[in-house]
Amino acid sequence: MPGSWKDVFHSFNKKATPSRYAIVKVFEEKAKHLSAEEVYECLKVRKQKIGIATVYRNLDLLLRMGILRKVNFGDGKEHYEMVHRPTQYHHHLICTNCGQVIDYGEVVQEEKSFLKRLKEELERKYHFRIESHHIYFYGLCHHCQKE
Amino acid sequence: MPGSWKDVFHSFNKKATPSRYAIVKVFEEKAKHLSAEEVYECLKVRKQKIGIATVYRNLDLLLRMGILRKVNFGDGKEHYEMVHRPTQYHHHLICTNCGQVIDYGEVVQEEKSFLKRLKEELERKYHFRIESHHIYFYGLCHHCQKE
DNA sequence: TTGAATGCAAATAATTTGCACGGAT
DNA sequence: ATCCGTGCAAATTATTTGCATTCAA
Repeated sequence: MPGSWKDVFHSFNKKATPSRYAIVKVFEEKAKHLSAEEVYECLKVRKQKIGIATVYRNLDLLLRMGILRKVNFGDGKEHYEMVHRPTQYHHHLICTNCGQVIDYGEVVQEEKSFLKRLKEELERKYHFRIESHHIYFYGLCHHCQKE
Repeated sequence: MPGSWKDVFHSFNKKATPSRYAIVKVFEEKAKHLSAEEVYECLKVRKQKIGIATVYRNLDLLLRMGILRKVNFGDGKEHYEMVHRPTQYHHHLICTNCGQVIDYGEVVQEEKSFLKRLKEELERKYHFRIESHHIYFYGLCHHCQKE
């Protein structure tokens, strides 16, 4: 396992195991949101010996470590994706008909400044310390509009 | 049942049943997001004879009718809430420690115009027809910050 | 009257847990 | 050597489905 991930796990007083490394590698390589089952299937294809329970336990660990975040598309299962640096954040566009999900980056200039202001306003008003946010847009994808 | 709801169901070619009316009444009165189980428990307290399957079936119906929307707080169950007119929309602030959810309305002036622009940009770029959006903010509530 | 809606129980799907064993430190 | 992490199977939780019965139109 590359030293960097090893160090990350150790910095959280967690052991750097093959299972854990295999999971983060899947997310690094696929670079998209995956359900627990999808991670599990992907690892099976790669001949990585792992149980589904270990996948769930480590997804939860990676969540608590701040390496993954949960996203939910309303399809009955949780999905997970890597947390990117603030400059690389993205949100989701979900087709309510076919379930397709599109990741989009920053498309409008003032997005960051607007969200910063909204965040600060919410923190003051509700005495929260806000750590992240997520925007979901729902509608019909190109294909489903024609039906 | 008040004529208005009766008409709404009929306009969708659906029967106006006591179960359906009881469910919308719960959402009207509680005015907040509820899980299927919470709706069911609430109706039991009110002596409304109903099965949990009927609750799920009608939540789904009300979703398709555009009366309810699904919201997800990452706690393993779906929650539902009434869709309000665009001028009354609100989003959610979720405490990642205790799970508390705060509904917030429009707190920053340019919120609507910003989101309108973002929506239009996304529609053009991805050929979507966007119908709604939802913003979630995550962090620590006042109480959990002190721990 | 008649098909849509319901209640109940059983089925399914997603996720979690208990426990004995194996492996990272 | 020591526990943390793991696999497996069983348990739990959320949601869906099949079917006989009920009831709104």
